[in-house]
Amino acid sequence: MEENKKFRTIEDKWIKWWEEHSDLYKAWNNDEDRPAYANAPDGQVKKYVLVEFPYPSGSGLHVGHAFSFTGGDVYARFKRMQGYNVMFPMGFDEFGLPTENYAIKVKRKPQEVTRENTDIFKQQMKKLAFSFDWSREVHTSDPDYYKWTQWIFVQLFKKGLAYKQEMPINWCPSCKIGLANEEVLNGKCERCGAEVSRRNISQWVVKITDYADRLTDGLKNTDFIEKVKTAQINWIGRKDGINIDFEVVGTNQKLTVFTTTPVNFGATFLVVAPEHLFVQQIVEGKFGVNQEQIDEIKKYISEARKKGDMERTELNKIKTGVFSGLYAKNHVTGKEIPIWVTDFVLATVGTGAVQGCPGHDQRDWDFAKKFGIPIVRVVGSIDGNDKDINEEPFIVHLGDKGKMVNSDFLNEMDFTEAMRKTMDYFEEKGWGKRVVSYHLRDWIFSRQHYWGEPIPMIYCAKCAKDQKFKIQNSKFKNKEELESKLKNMGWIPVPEDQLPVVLPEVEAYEPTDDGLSPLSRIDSFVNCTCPVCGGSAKRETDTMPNWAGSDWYFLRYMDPHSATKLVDFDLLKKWGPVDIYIGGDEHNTLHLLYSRFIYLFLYDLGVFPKELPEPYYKRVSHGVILGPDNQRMSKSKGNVIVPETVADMYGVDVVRMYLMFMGPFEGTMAWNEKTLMGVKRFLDRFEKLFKEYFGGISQDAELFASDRNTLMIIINKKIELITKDLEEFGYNTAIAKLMELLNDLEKRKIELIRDDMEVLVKMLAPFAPYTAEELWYWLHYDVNKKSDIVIESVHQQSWPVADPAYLADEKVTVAVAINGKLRDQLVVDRDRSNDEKEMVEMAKGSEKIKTWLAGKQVVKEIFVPGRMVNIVVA
RNA sequence: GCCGAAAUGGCGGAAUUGGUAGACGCGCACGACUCAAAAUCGUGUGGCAGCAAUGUCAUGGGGGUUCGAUUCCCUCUUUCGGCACCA
Repeated sequence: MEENKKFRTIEDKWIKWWEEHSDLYKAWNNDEDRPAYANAPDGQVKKYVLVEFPYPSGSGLHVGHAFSFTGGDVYARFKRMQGYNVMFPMGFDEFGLPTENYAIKVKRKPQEVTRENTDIFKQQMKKLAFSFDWSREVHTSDPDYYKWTQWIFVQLFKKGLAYKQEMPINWCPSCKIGLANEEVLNGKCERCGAEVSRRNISQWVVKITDYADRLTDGLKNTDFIEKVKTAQINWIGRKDGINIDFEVVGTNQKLTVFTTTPVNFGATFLVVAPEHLFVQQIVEGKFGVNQEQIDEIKKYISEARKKGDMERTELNKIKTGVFSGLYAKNHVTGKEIPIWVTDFVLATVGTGAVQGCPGHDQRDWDFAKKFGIPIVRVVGSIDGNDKDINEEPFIVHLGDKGKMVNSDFLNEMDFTEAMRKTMDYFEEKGWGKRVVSYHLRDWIFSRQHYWGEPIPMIYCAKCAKDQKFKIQNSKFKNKEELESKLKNMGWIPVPEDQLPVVLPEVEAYEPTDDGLSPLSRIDSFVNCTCPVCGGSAKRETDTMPNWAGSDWYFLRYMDPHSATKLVDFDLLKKWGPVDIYIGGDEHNTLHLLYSRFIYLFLYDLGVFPKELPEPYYKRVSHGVILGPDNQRMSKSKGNVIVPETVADMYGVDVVRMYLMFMGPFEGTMAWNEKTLMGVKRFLDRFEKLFKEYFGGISQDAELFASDRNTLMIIINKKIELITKDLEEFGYNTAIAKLMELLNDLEKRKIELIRDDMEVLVKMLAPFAPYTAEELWYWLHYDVNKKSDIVIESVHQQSWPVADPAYLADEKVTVAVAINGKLRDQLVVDRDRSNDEKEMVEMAKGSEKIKTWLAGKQVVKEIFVPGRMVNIVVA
């Protein structure tokens, strides 16, 4: 133990001193009080710095947390010193599977392990000197918090954005839980890796698709980096296309297909997903397809159903299918084209049916080849130099260049233009209708698990009957409205004054493989009275997904204790939007999208100020820290670095500073103990300079008045650069410059005066708060007054501002190049370096340059003021 | 396959409205201190040639624009991340 402590000197001493003497320390580490310097006085410009809150796992704070939190902390401290009114809050994302699974593993209640883990996290965070404002702490599993998570759901229901639907869901047989599409990776469960199967369960679904366009357009109001915006846009995946109705020959039936590229002169077949209603009807014998054919279709359907998602995607190159026995009429060619059933068409995309244009789509081409369906070219390349369409398809996407052929009135037309024309034509003829389709699906909001927010809904059978009667006697604008009313029949939201619906504490909460939520076994929870008719009713027993609580936590930080509002309007105006949101790449798509959706929805309700259309202004994604072996850290690989352990060994400041120094904040970097030692050396040298300063090196500024100017230039330039780096999260370069400054000042240590030392400490403070505080104390401690004085913290000081008078050098180096290659350098006064004539002349006069010019013809002279002269010779 | 990011010394990485490539740190070598080691301090450190001055090559490969390209354009290769039979 002692051995491990050998590197710690300053911190132990300082923490001890601080504990004993400083009110500030007590304030900083006491939950009851707001940190003494957490917020600047009102009236200052606000800065809301947010880091993604962790779910409190059993293994404590890991390096990834330490990394992103330090990044946020450095920024928050920097901004505070600059005089901003900074809000830098922290909370815990407690509901969800990881915690539940952990609790099951250790055979204890999730409530208990959550509380314990949270305490550990908090203690570790304090140790690492993260200056969170603990007065704003939130916990998603706290009823006072999830009351509002439930309230949001009730609003969604009231606005018709939540509906109950029986739908096939991804079912993980190992976790015994329904998964959202987003939680399925390559057909496997995101958490446990087991193969996902399908199940039909009645679930709450949230209509996020209604907001698809708003979610896309709203990105304009943000300063997210391109990568994040693109990820969101791709996920939403807006596609403008057309639904075309095909007449099924010999029936009254129409089959509707969706396409973005109606190359209909080349459509030689139609394909339908096996799950399609049309296929169901064929099998039921509606269209008079002969029994033999029906049997084959049945066989195909059952085979397709047996395949897991995994298999269906893995074998994605091999096309399978079965002829339906029916034909459709191609509007433009008049030909009868066969309708096939195949599982490469997804029931959930578009209309679940597609027209096959084998000449210009790889899948259609593969399919046509395999089943001997004709392939027709309708688009050719501009130069007309095309291969046989039976040898390879000519794949085109909207926007591509191409020329229409074999297409009657479209011939010779540009491909993209022709597609637009075709849509017009089809609409005119009444054959189709333009529609928008999205990659984004509605959000399955039900989880059949215990550890989550209960969905605050009640089912009343009696009310359902009444509603049915009403619905049957009402008129609706459209079919959809009627359908959604029917779906939600009998479902009544828990009245707002009865929220929250508290999650009961129980002994047995393990999920079961009957697919029902564990809550359904608790009679006292399930049975209730109907808020409308007062009769006996039953509660919804599903809980919400783990996203639900984390979608809006940043709003609660602004008003964490309000019992009457989710967040106060004025406080929202004061703090919103989040200025900087630091988080992992893995949350750039889903968390950000869901969170923005909830915000936009509440915005539309009028809960939020008009001038705040988006919740997050800027997103910064932090990088990933790999183990020393360059692999992702994992217990099984044994390469896990525990920040707290390293901090015990080398000191908190060393860990913080090393994390920020190891590479760019957004990058992927491997842990390297050697580099960490370099940072430690830096902090030691920093301290040593102060010791020498106090240890009798001359402090008489008058003596060195002549050198003062040079020193000021050195210092002020660094202030300028370091400030700029911090502004842009360029922490690694900011620290590099701090190191440069120290190197420079070490050489000039006899010239240093107290002001210089103060500047130095202030710039160190955001990175190494303990060391900086100690050195600041050295600078201000008055021996005569002993230790009972309370010194203002370095963290309350104002950030140094560069004096422009010192930012420009008196002498500059002008590079001289011949044909762009550096050959000489001239050191001249700054003023003269801008004089083209003089500089060119001086360059030509240089001995070195003369030898390069000898016997050559000067063709051109290029002059960049203050920087370089380039002489072009032939 | 599609979308996105990237490729710079022995290593992590600097530098881009196009203007002295390799900051800072690690490692390494030599030296000082020491009986010795560690720690610390000093000096050097992209490759090649040279005692040196200096020259020359060099930012994944190839091509282009330019007086000048790590930076811009085209193309290829590789790596990482995300999505994927999305019509």
